Amino acid sequence: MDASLLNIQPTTSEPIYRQIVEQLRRLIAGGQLEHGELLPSVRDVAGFHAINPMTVSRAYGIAESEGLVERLRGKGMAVIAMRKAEQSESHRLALLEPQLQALARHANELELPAAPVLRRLTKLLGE
Amino acid sequence: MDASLLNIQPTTSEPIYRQIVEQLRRLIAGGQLEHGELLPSVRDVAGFHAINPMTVSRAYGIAESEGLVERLRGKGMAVIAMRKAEQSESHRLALLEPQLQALARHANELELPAAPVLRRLTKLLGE
DNA sequence: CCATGTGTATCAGTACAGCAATACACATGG
DNA sequence: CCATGTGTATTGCTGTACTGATACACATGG
Repeated sequence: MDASLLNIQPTTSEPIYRQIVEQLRRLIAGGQLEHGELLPSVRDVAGFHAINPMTVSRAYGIAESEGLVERLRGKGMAVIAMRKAEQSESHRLALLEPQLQALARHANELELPAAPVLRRLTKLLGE
Repeated sequence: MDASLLNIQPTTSEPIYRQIVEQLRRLIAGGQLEHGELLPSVRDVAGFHAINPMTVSRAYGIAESEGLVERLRGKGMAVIAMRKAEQSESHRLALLEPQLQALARHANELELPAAPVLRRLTKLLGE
């Protein structure tokens, strides 16, 4: 995996380390990071995105505590194989549930009908 | 408007005052708060949700600076009429754009096909 | 063995949300 | 006029979160 694959937005209020963890969770659940694959080193990621290595290390530590990756001393962080149940489509969809609910609530507050929202999302998903 | 209409989640990392501002923005854009309508007093909101009046005042101040409401001294905060362009469906949809883009990106990272995402959102929007 | 690569423990600085208490300015209504 | 209702400025304090600089432990490979 390359450090450039991580999408970091320093401007957001969302803390950097959490952005990394959540992105790793999705990339692993989606199978884009496979069993045994090494994550880019904390210094690589930090250098590429101009952030502090400790911030990346913090993210990696959380990912390890969640059982997403394991620490190979002297080599780096390796992706752990997921159980099949956690790769199912329904399980991956469940990871989006909070966002979907927030979106629905906001659309409701905006008095927006479902059609245009779905139309816009369809287009974005198709890219 | 009643203080109970505001949906506050103290657990989230999203600061309370910003939750209030964003909710007001949507409720006004959606027409659920009409021109001239008075917002609940800071003490009402603070009492109902067990938060500090100054936190609510801060949110109201930002809403005023954004031109959403105006201050009627001695009476409270009144909703300002929106320009028609800002009530259009496309304008309201634009307020959801960041969320929609984030959702599409996450679905992509999860390698989720469009269909189940749209199906789930359709159900949530229908409630 | 040692240079180089991992990750990380430690400590400190910065920022800010939130709370609390107080005092104030203004308008309304009895 | 004054009690009561608005919102707000001010000040201080506390807790917490995020980030960063430094130094360290460990494994690998020449």
